[in-house]
Amino acid sequence: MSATTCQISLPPIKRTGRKFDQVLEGARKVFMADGFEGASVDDIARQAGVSKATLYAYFPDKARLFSEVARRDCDRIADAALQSIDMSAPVADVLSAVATQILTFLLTEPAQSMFRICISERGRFPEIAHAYYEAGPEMGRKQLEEGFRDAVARGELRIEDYTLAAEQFSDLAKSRLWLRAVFGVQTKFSHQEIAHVVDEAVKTFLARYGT
Amino acid sequence: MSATTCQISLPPIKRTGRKFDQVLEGARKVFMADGFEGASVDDIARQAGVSKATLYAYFPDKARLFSEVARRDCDRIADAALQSIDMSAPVADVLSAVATQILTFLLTEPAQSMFRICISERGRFPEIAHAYYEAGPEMGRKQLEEGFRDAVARGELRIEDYTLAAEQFSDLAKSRLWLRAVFGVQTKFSHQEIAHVVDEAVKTFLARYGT
DNA sequence: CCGCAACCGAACCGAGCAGTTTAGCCTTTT
DNA sequence: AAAAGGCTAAACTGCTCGGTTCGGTTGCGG
Repeated sequence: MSATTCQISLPPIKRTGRKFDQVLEGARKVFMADGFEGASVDDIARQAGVSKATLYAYFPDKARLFSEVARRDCDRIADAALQSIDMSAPVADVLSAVATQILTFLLTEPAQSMFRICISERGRFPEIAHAYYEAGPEMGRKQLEEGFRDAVARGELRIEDYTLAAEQFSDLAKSRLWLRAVFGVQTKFSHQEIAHVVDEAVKTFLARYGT
Repeated sequence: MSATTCQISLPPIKRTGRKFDQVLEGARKVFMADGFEGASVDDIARQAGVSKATLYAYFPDKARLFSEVARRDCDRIADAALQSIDMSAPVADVLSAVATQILTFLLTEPAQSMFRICISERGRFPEIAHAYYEAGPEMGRKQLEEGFRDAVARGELRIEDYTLAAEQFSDLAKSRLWLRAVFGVQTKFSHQEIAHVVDEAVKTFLARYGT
């Protein structure tokens, strides 16, 4: 099922022919690695194993190709985030699992690339940053809130401002490591590091919102 | 006093002549607005009110000019962050003040621009992202830690992992608003919003680390 | 076997841009 | 007054890159 969150651009007019997916996949690789300006159409064609003429048979211009790639990635993220959280297990355990999932994903190369692209290309393509924000952080926040409501209903948490609580939780989960990844200060993250950050995040969160 | 943290590049060889600062200032504006690739040297010269020949009399090439601009900005930030925190007032008040200061600064246009530049140009100039991280987040973290140690010594806080506590504090302070600013989802922030986030950040932090 | 459509690759066009050069202007120094 | 040095405007070089065109090839359906 495809999330309906991503309204970036109209479809690229023509998708008949075998090489369509090749083009998109090649473009994705090159765009993620080099950004919009940095990626040359010749590079993309080469990477996709396709001639430039073929590429331009599918997409009217570089910008539309880029938008399509970004749109697909946003949808992919939205779909991935769509399985909701069940708060049936002990709260601390669930929170740990969720925090680990969030942090691990955010440290992933694709997630980092997508973030860089959004920031770098915000001037040229504001819709992409917006769509990514909706599909990623905002979607995640909503799910967290929902889980929190269940837990509060069961008397396991005590929350007034659900939205901010959710944001605080994911910010705590990202603590230290995400910023270091984004700045390129650190690129490898051990399980110990991740586990430690997650553990402390849950402790702090529960100190405030636990019962 | 100039902070010694920023080791990006050697000085630009020649700074005789009146127009030197003009060039740097013009370059700063254009680079911050358009990024490295996006900024054309002609634009910079025009913005600086200077001929291209003059510009190239000072700087050997565009990259060196860019590095110099970034270096200065990093130094500026490092200097600004240099006044330390006195934890003499009631902890909650001090934390509120510090959080407000951090958040307000991070939502500032220059801070946002500098962040965008670091991320966008990480591929070409990794040293800049690194220097900014050192001058900004890392510097701030150290100061926070120091303040925390005082407070712990006076029995007003209870902390095991100072580093992570500091990171958690600044992450809590950024909650929600910073991410929205970075993605361009929101550009104006009311005092109420800021105050609310700060307030909740301090509450959560003290729930965990307060005595 | 014919025809058609997708595809190739390589040449090509035009625009934009980093960096250079030239010819000359203005102000300060000697 | 002449020399020298900082500056300017504008033309120019060389390159990259987005996008187009074209002649030729592959492969598939009838």
